[in-house]
Amino acid sequence: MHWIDRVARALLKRGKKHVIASGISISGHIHVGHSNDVFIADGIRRAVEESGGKATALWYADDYDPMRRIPWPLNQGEHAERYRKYLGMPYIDIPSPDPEYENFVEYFSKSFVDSLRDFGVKVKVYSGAKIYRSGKMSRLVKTALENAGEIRKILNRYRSTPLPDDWLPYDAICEKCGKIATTKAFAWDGSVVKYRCEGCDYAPGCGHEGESDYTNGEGKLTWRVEWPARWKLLGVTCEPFGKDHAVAGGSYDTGRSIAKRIFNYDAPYPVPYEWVSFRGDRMSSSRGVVFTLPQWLEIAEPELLRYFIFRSKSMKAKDFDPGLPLLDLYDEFDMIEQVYFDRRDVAEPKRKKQYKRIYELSLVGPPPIRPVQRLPFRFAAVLCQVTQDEQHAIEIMTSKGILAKPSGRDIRLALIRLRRARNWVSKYAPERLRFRVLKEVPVEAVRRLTEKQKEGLARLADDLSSRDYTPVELHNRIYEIGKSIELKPSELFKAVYLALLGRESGPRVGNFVSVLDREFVIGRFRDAVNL
RNA sequence: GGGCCCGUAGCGCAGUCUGGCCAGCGCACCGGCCUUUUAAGCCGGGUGUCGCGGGUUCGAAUCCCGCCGGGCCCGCCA
Repeated sequence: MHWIDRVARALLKRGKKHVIASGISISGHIHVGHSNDVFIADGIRRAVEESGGKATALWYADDYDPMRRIPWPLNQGEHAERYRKYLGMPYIDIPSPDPEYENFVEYFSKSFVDSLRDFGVKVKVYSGAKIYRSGKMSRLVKTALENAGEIRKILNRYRSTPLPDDWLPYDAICEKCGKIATTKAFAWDGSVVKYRCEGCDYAPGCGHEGESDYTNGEGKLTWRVEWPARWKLLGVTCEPFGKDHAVAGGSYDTGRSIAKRIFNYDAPYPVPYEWVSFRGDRMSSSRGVVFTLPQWLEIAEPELLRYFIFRSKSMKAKDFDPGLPLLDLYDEFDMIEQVYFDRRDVAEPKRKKQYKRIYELSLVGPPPIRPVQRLPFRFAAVLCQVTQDEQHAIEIMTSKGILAKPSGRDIRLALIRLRRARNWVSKYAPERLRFRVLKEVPVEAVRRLTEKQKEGLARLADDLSSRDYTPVELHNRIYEIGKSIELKPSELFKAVYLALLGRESGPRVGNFVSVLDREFVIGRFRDAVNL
């Protein structure tokens, strides 16, 4: 059974209706590592619904948290200086570097939130700032303040230095300097919390002493208390979260105790997950080691990211590399798709079931009724470099048997892939996979051809003008010609590449040459010979 | 100091919850396809002390204990 279904089953044992929460701090660009969170939440939502339960998934922007570090790219150049003064302020109150966006939060989160739909993720979006400012959190804040002593005890169980006696689980926003990280609450009365703006290790305080009305969202609960309060507020029954929270004595542990003892609420079913690294490096929005959802869509189908997340267990570390390893991801996805449609067999029935389930979870929409035919991405990466013309590409795909009697949908999917392949080649493909069919004879390169190589090209040109060749036949011709004129096939391969690309290697000759215009190739070979 | 994950074929991994057709997948590799395959060839092939040592069991990659190696997270910010 897939782990998502196991979670769903555990949830359904507890009840029929579920709220699965996800969310993150808006500490910079939201990357595919963060998206793990929402994707898992949404996957569970789907699984619960499929098993007859009711479920909603939500995504909560922690946009009322303070900015602790200036994120990339604002930590570069002139921005860095300009943004320093916002350190310690709630993200929501920080301006956008780009006037196109309303503020910092929108600047960093809009494209992410907007992309979710493309990935088939259906979540209700919440903003922490809005919730606090609407007053919805007031009752819970009050409960927390009333029970500050009890909460302190719970937290102290895991602390080496106990919290001070006058500690309150509240972070006020300084009415004078606007910072939230710098204040220390020391008393409360009615609807206000008294604070002093003392500063913190990354932001200076202004020394102001004031009162913060928590019923208007002039401050927020401190994280370890806010989390359980939020569970209660939104009725959260399940939540995936990064392994940092999952640590013993971490915020989930304390959150569970606080939820139970203070808010009289059972903590949500936890689903801890591992991080996603990027080319072996930890993704980090502050350092700019990011790969975002829109970037993903430039080079790969949304299903592929879902597949990437759901193919292995949540606590399994994943590494994403948009270079060569992306090709394997494509191939694997195409493989399980064929398994899904029983067009490919898998030895173990158990595994086959697993593949089918992973495939379903990877889909953005309902499963297609008819089997899907895919243009292999590796081939798309060659094809897109041979022709820019989509009609021509379709002709090649159909006439060369790459797609057998494709449906309209197959063609549409192939064209989308072709466009993505084009982006991939230009942005992420290693140099050796890139080529350009030269419009003119590459004189320099062709001068290096030996007489034998020229003879080979001449023969090849004659053959091509005499009849049609399939890619395989063409490939075989290289060997046959080589043999008949005592030229090593590899030399003839090189000659072909030199004449067309001006270099010594390229895509498989049979496929490559057969997708090119025949007259063009013949002419090119003859020109090369006669040079 | 605490917590988690990983260790299965050359590489990347699934399988571990619920012990028994679980020794498997992809790529790579090897052999053959006319002593021909550079980047969609075709067919065939598993190349393995399931990290190590104990234990439980009729039976262990799977459960328990210990150890070794690699990685990550938390240490009071979230």
